[in-house]
Amino acid sequence: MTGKRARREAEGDGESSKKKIAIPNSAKQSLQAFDTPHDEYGARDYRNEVKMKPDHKTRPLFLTSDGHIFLESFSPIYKQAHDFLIAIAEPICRPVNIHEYRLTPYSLYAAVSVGLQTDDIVKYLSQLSKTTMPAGVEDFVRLCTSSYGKVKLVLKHNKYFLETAHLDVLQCLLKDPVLAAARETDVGSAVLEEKISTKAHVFSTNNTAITDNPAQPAPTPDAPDDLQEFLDKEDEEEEATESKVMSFQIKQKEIENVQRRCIEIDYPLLAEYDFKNDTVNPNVDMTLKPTTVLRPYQEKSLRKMFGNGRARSGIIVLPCGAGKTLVGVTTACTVRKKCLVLCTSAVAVEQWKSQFKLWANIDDRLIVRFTSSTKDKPDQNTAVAISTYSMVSFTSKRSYEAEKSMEFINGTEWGLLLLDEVHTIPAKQFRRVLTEVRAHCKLGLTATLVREDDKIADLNFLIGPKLYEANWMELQSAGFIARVHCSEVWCPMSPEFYREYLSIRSRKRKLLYTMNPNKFRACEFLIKYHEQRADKIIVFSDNVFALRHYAIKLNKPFIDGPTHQTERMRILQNFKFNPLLCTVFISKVGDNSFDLPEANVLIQISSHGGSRRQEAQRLGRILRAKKNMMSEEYNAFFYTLVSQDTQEMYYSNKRQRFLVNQGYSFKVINRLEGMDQQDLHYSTKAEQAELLQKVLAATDADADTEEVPVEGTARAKQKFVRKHGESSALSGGSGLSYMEYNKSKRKHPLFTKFR
DNA sequence: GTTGAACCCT
DNA sequence: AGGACGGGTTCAAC
Repeated sequence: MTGKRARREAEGDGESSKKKIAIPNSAKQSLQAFDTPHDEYGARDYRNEVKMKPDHKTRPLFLTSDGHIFLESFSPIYKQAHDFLIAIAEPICRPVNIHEYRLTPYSLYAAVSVGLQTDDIVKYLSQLSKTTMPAGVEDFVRLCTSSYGKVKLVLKHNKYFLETAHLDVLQCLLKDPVLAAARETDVGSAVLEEKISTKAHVFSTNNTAITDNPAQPAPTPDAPDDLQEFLDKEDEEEEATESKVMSFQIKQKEIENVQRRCIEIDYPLLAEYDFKNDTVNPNVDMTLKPTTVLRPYQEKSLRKMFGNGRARSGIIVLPCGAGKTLVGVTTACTVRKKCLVLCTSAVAVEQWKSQFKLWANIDDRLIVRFTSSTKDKPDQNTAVAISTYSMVSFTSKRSYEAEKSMEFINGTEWGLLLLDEVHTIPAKQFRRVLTEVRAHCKLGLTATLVREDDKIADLNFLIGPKLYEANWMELQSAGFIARVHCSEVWCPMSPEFYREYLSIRSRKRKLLYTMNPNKFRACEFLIKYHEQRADKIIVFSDNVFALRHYAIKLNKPFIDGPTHQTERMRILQNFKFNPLLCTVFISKVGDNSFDLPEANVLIQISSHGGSRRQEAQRLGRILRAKKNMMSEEYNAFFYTLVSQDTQEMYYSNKRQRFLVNQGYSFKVINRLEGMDQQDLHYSTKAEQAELLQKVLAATDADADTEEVPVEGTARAKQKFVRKHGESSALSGGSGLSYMEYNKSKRKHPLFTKFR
């Protein structure tokens, strides 16, 4: 069932990306030409398309003529087959037994970028397949890959050039109207020719960080000969060649258009940085500490990036808590050129700095930070600059200091641009940083390569192909991330709340299903249950009204947007070290803005619509390695509380799709055992009625916005009224306003220790 | 277009 | 000097 859901999803994604990019027409035909009849249920019958090989049992793949690939995860050569597939195809759904992948122009682009050759892809696919090659697949691979890798984007003396060794390709590029328009026509920008020699590199670093250890298990004895060839293959070195390259300069402003256009005309740009031979930009003094050890999957992802001795631009996808930052730091220490790190928040900036100091030998003074509050002074020796997307893409008037910082960032020729949470780059303002900042190569890091809009495919030309994507379930069974039990707790709406829910239109409904007293009780019960087990619990609520109400009623601290930095730190420190404080409530701020201390239980009471990214990000909060990692037992718990028969059910389903595709399963809990025996809030009709009134009062205040005469914009009016409505509603009920709660907290026994 | 919330500036 | 506050702007969901 989950598979079907996942499939629908994947096909949807595929379609939207098809619209965005031009698939080679001929390739499109080759996949569609084979129009197999479907049965009456719409299922497709592949039986007549291909023949099973006699020794199919030893081969792990099914290929279909529409580019889908199914991999048996119990195959003895699963591991090698998986490594191969992850390089050439897009993982779509990876539940327990059969994993589904799909060949797309992008995935093949990525395959070529990491050094795979067309013939090898075809050969290995055919060897691994249980059946003869379906028609179309080979053509598709050939058509998609033949032209790839022929054009490079290079940065020379802080200017961008398109470079190719093929005269026909050059002519094709120059003839293209978009590229012609993007060409720099100033003096000295004629087509340049020069001789270069491409030397083979066996990749190695000056310390232990990344070494090529294929570590292939012993071949399976009964594997057919041709399969043996696949198993024996080593990462092949590129042969030394000497060739003539031609290049022409393009305008900085047009860089995004150029990259997009090149993908459209099937010459995706290869952005590789030959940092070892770059003598123009001096090396900077930073190396990994000898004590820094990478996990196997981190090494694997780095080998994709540095496989041919150069740094390739692209994206590495690792689950939260799996050590993305270390991958970034290692990259910087391998390239050893000036490095710019961009992240989403000021807190992340601090984290990156401390991680650089943790993993690498680097002088403190070589790292500078640019945020609204901290602006370190850069100088000639600056090796690493860390800033936020909003800082760099800020459009309004900048402060003097910020102006200076930006001059530095835009004027520097960066060796490496590290993009944390790279899925945010397609946003209109954020992507602008790519046309302003000049870097030899770009590495994007993220845990969740999804967006609810259709802009995720843009990353292919904005940054580069996806170089590596980890399998969450594999990391889980290897003990690198926690084993999470995911459940969806269905809370029936109380009749009174449901009546209002049905009668009220629009967004007021959201508050009703979030404030559903049965949901509150479920939440309270779960908190009590896990506190008894001495678990650490984080409760997420996007709705700030609900957040505050739940937290105050249950006498727990909460953090939301207006909570000030010092206050946040104090609460989090308490949560981390004070055994008496086991539960915190956190709003959307927790999604990006800080590294939450270790927790192993997560309860969601309201969330941001159907955001798959948010769901995954939140799950990530409890993935960080903890005790009992190697045990088969669950050591982390993820609950989503859903009010039954409301919109929430739909959203919840939608949100889970990303995680389901990663192999997670969600257990539906209809009834929490032992909840009736507990002494919980809102057990009486009277209390529930009071709560309902409070909710209605709050929404009324929202609804009455227009009637309140306030100077300024409509926006300002709403803001004012909303605050007023909330605080009065809160103080009316619990006797505590937000401010009063803060004050009283000083006397609270939980808060005495770490003040 | 709308909404809630976060970040940068003063 | 540094934090508090409001204004302006942006983002990500619908």
